[in-house]
Amino acid sequence: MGNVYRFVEPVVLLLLKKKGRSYGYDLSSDLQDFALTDAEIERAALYRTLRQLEGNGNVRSEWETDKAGPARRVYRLTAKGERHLEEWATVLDNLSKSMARFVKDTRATLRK
Amino acid sequence: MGNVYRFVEPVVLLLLKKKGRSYGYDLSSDLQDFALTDAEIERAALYRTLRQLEGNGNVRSEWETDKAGPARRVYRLTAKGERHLEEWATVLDNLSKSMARFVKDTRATLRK
DNA sequence: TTCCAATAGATGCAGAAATCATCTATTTCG
DNA sequence: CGAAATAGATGATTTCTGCATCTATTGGAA
Repeated sequence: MGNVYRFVEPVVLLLLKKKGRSYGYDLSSDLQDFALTDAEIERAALYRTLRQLEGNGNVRSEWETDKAGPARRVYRLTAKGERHLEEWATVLDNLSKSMARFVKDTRATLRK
Repeated sequence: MGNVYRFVEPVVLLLLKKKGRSYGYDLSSDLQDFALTDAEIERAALYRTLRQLEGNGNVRSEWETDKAGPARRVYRLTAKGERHLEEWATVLDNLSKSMARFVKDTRATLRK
């Protein structure tokens, strides 16, 4: 089960919406709490997802150098990214319902 | 979005449980009706999934040559396959619920 | 002051998986 | 006869994943 299956993208979008602005290393701590599966999300996958989201215009980033420690690439959602999150909500709502139906059907079938 | 994401495996397992016995070409017609997403499931993916399920001992197959038309590789569930379907039901039940929570959270967050 | 751990971002690469086209063969039907 | 439907399958290219590894900055322990 890969990263698509782990739904890294929508979780990152939601976290950014909640936090307003954040950066990879910070996101990686909260990621697991909001994840849709308990499979671990690697940091490598997170960084790649963030750059990919930026490539699609769903987030924007800038370097933050005024804080202590190594420089941080700070991201925030764009308007497009917010719409993208809404779309994800629709997709996942449908998927959730269709899975629930599948489970019900499966259990009924197995009981017979 | 690949075949894992399309959840081809559990759908095939359920169909075989419902039908008792079936073969690739026959399954491919019903597959779309039971699929968890409306992304098309290719026949190539179906055949590969079936052989893979057989490799894992979840289904067994034999050639059926007495019917009209080209020979058919007819599959049925093994006991292991039935347990595997139960496991899938558990996984998808959890996933469905965690998606529902995610959607609720997302919509509440977006509304603010 | 030296060195380790934590923070922060990222890439390289082998192997796995997905996509898309293509192939073979059998049978039915106009 | 030849086209279409049935049936199963593979080859090749691209993409994705998993794991290891790399660079750099800073705080704090020894």
